[in-house]
This record gives sequence, C-alpha cells and structure tokens, in this order.
Amino acid sequence: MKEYTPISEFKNHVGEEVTVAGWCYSKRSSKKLYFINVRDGSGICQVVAFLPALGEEIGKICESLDQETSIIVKGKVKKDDRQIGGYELEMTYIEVVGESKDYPITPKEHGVAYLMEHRHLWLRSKRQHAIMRVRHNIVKAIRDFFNNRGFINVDAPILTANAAEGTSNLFETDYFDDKAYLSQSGQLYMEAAAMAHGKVYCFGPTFRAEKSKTRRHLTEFWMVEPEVAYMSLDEDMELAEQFVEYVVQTVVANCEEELKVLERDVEKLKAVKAPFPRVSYDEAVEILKVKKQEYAASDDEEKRKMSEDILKNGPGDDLGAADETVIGSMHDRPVMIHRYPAAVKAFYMREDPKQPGRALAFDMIAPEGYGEIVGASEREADISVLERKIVEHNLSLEAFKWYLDLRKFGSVPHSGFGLGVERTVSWLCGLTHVRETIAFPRMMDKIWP
RNA sequence: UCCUGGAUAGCUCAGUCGGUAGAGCAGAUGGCUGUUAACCAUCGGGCCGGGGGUUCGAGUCCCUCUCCAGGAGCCA
Repeated sequence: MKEYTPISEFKNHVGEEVTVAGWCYSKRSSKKLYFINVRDGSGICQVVAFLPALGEEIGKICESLDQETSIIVKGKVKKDDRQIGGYELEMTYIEVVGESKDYPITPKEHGVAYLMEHRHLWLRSKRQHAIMRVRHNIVKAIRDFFNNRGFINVDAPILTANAAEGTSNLFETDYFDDKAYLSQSGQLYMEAAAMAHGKVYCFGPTFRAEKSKTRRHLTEFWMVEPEVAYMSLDEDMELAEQFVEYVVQTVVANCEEELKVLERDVEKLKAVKAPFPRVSYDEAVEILKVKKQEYAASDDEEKRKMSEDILKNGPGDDLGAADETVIGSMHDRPVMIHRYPAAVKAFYMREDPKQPGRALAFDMIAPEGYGEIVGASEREADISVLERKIVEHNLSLEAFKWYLDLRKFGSVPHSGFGLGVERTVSWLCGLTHVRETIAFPRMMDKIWP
C-alpha cells in the first residue's frame, strides 16, 4: 500500500504533511483562493489553496477541477473547528488522476427515478455513503452476535429444487435439463444443520418474485436465519429480542457520525432494550377492534382513512400492514405478536398444544411504522402431523422427503427466526424506502444498474 | 395485478381563462483572500413523454399507449 493518509485519520497527523488520494466533492473559489472539498471514502475534508504561494501551474489545475475529478493532494493538516471534520488541509501540491466532465448528480435535489438510474454514482453521495456504513455495521453486529454465542455459520444453497412455501413467488431458472429455483429462505436447510450442530445460522441473499411495489419490498434481499435445536418458542422470543437489542445498540455506539448525517433521532434507538412487549394475536385483534373505532371517530382525516384498513382481512385472518403499524406505534421498542392462527401460517410451524388452531409463531414489528422485521416459529417435530400439513398445503411429499428424514432420525423440538437486513437498515437509518439500504437494489421493475 | 397521482431546459419544478414557454440549480464567461448547497454580473440552452382527437388555435381539454412515483395485497 502507498502511504496515503485517510481523511478520517487526520486527528493523528496535525501539523504534518500528508498525501490524500480522493475525489473533488465540491469547489468554491475567489481570485487567489480555492476551497476544494475532497472525499477519499473515509471522510470529507476542505483543502485550501492559496494561489500566490503555489504558482500559476497549480492555479490552472485548481481551476480545471470538476465535481468528482479524481485527485492526489499533498498538504499540511491544520486543526480548524469551523470545518465539518474539524480539520483542514493546506495544499502544497495537487495532481489530477482522472477528469470528470458533467457529473450527473449535483449537490442540489434530484428525483428518485433519476437517482436510481445513476445508482452506481449515487453511492458516492454523503447520505448513501452513511447508509452503506450503517449496513456494514449491522452485518458485522449480526455475525458477531451469533459467533460470540456458539452458533456455527452454515450457509444454505441459493439454487434449490423445491419451494418452502409454494411456488408462486419463486424465480425459476434452467438447471441443465431440469428446473431450479432461487432460494426464498434457508430455513429448511438450517433445520438440518441444527440437528448436526445444535445452534446454527445462515446469512445470505434470498429471492422472492412477489409483484410487490412498496417501501418494504425488494425481490432480492438479505436475511439472517438462526435455527436452534431443543429451543422453544418462548426461548426463541428471548433470543430474538436480545439479538435485535444487540444490533441496534451496536449501531448506536459505532455509527454516531453516520446517524448524524442521516438526521436519525438516536434517542428513539437508545430506547430499544429488551425485554420487548409480547402481544398475542388474540390480544392484538381486541386492541385493533378498539383502535378501529377510535380512529373512525377521529378528527384526523388520515386516521379515519386508516381505520378502514384496520382488521381489513377480518378476524381469524392474517394481520395487514395497517394493523402492524397501529400495534407497533403503541410502543417505543419492537413488539412481538405471537400465536397467529395456524391456518394463515406456513406448514412447518408447530401448532400450540395448549391452544389448538394457533401456531407457535411470532412476528417482530419494528416501531415508528417500519413493520415486520422478524418472522419466527417453533417447527413441527412430529412426522405424522408434518406429513398431513404438507398434503393440506397442496405440496408434494416427495419433494420434502429429505426434510421429513429430520423427523425420522432423532427428531427434537426446535425453533428459529429470520431477520430481514434491509428492513433493519431502513429502520435504523430512518429511511422512507428499502431501496436505499442495499448498494444495487433489485425490484419488480428495476434490475439496472 | 388493482387503486391514486405524475411526465415541460442537463436536474428540480412553475406555467392563470385554450392564444407557440419561465425560475432556481447545473454549464460557459468575467469579478472577489476565508468560502461551507459561497456570492455578484452576463450568456447559451426546449420534439412541453409517444400516438390520435376536439378547436381558427392545445403544454393546457378528451382518448390511448409507454414510463415513473405513492399505496394495497403478499411478505423479511
């Protein structure tokens, strides 16, 4: 590596001459003085060039700089509290590495469609830079949490032969003379791995061909899925709340600068401490019935409109987005809604022996309207029940032959959950749409760049 | 797939009653030793998304197609 000094390390080089390799972020000038904001990936710093001391040649170079021209600059680091990073570079030398004419993204406002078309360049912008760093910290915290608790990372395949939950939202691809599908969950494979290692997790991309056009959906998204042998649903809830608390508090501790750039209200994140409230599906429905009346009678037109969407699916059916928002907004931390009607949930979820018709499953709803971030359940361990449910869900017993083996050879109670990384990033960054949480989002109508 | 709203300068938008178009930013040129989305002056820049219709006349009204945004369902 060459001896370039990262801008983020300026605090250790005050008074020294350093070399910075980066890009021109913006430029202001008067006749004899240039102020060049340089970004190098680690940070942004103002470089000051006093032309009478530097000569005509350097003046010409400064004059020629456009937004995103790549440059190598030498200069002396000065502490300057007026600057955003707290430091300033007094230029002694500058060299252009690559020019940049008519850079499409100006410091002024742009529309969403335009920015998405230029996603490969948009990543350089301050907000996007901050989001990617928060995401990096979230991913690191996720791995650290499980690695530090004796979980083994066993990744699931991306190309699969059959579907976990029906074939309607699967991406299909040719697999030699056969068909294969892109994975929509690693869970079934993690159940196999948990029987080998006890505590496991997978972490990778998953794919859903849902024609969803909302702020919470991507067709390709990352999910972490822990699975633990001999773990009950209640223990699963404890694991999930400790996990989410750890991820959130790690980000609060490590991403102060980034959250400031994103203007995130950090106090709201600091409140995310276990235990999280637990609400049963039946309790949720009772709460929602009251809220529906309350909203319908409200002076606020928005609430009256929302009232129509509350319990729109009818009692006994799954909760909708409006229901989640209402329950979620009642607390300052995530809420776990558990024991949904078994009929609306996946075949592999165990029914509650104490409450027939209810599944041992929970969803974790993030506060501030960010919706479901975790889906979880205790898995059915009894082979005969599982076989019956596979048939009831119109799935092929043949396709699940290997999965049923797990119940044939030393079946044990086990549970796990899946956390959506993009929704978590969106929540922690306070974004309005998950499309900004991943470098190159894949959506229903967008697969470029 | 359904519902709603859009498409006008490179970008973000305004455009009155139907009478062939305007701002800010960006770009170019000039000015300024401390600027932070710098400022001041000047200049260039338009198939008003495509097609059809109504009209003497359409950016504006109607139909249609395409694309975009927001929402629903489904989900993480």
